Amino acid sequence: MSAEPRLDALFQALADPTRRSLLSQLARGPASVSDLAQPFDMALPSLMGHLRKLEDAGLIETRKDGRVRTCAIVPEAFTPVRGWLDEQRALWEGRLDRLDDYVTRLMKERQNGH
Amino acid sequence: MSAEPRLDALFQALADPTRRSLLSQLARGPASVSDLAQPFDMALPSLMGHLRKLEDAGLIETRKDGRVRTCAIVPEAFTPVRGWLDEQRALWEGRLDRLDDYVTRLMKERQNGH
DNA sequence: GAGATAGTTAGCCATATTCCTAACCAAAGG
DNA sequence: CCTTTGGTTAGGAATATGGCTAACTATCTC
Repeated sequence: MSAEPRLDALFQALADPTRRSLLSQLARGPASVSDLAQPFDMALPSLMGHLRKLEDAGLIETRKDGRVRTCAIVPEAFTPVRGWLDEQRALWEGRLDRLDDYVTRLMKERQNGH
Repeated sequence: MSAEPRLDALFQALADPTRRSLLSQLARGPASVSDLAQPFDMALPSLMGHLRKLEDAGLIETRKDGRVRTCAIVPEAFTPVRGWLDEQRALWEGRLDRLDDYVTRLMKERQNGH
């Protein structure tokens, strides 16, 4: 199964400042929808929409207790994002390593050529 | 200056599979627009649009030589993305550390209470 | 200079996204 | 049982996004 759809959802969830703020709040600990809404000048259904998008991406999970819905971050859900970034870093660093190897060999050949 | 607009642009640039594929190609080394376009079944202006978005976000830079535009990745441009992820990890790990401290103190108090 | 190649610009279309208000539902408190 | 509180659903508006085609421009090759 390709990771692409998951990465789509993850990066798309992170592509909005409101959702990143929500995640930062939840990184400090679980919170109710009302608690999360307080710092924002936004209608509740709009904020609920953002939470829904984070949940659909798997970055948070929510639980209803009575009339209160509590949200919590899912730390391991960030792993594919970090993984993709690490892959890119490995790719360009590998390119630098190959260049370094090449230059090192070239220098030795020049020394041996004398 | 807030990092938010930069993070918006960065995450939005990464939120599309075509653009992530382009970045993976460029992580292997610079490439011309034509080279980059080959793996995609997409009209050239559409692909150019994606490259423009990556450039606007600062993730790539491009240079025109004659009729060929060459693109190259900008590795350091990913730093704010990693930084934000590290911040979130520090937040929830800090919460775990505080919990751990709390539990450790609670255990000691119980021992001393006897 | 004509033809080919690489890329650019403009305009359009369909879909997605973000936000709103209004109305409603479920659960708690008095 | 009524009121309050916390959240949910529905529908709409404005904007953004991702793709297309057509036409064009700039550069290279012969």
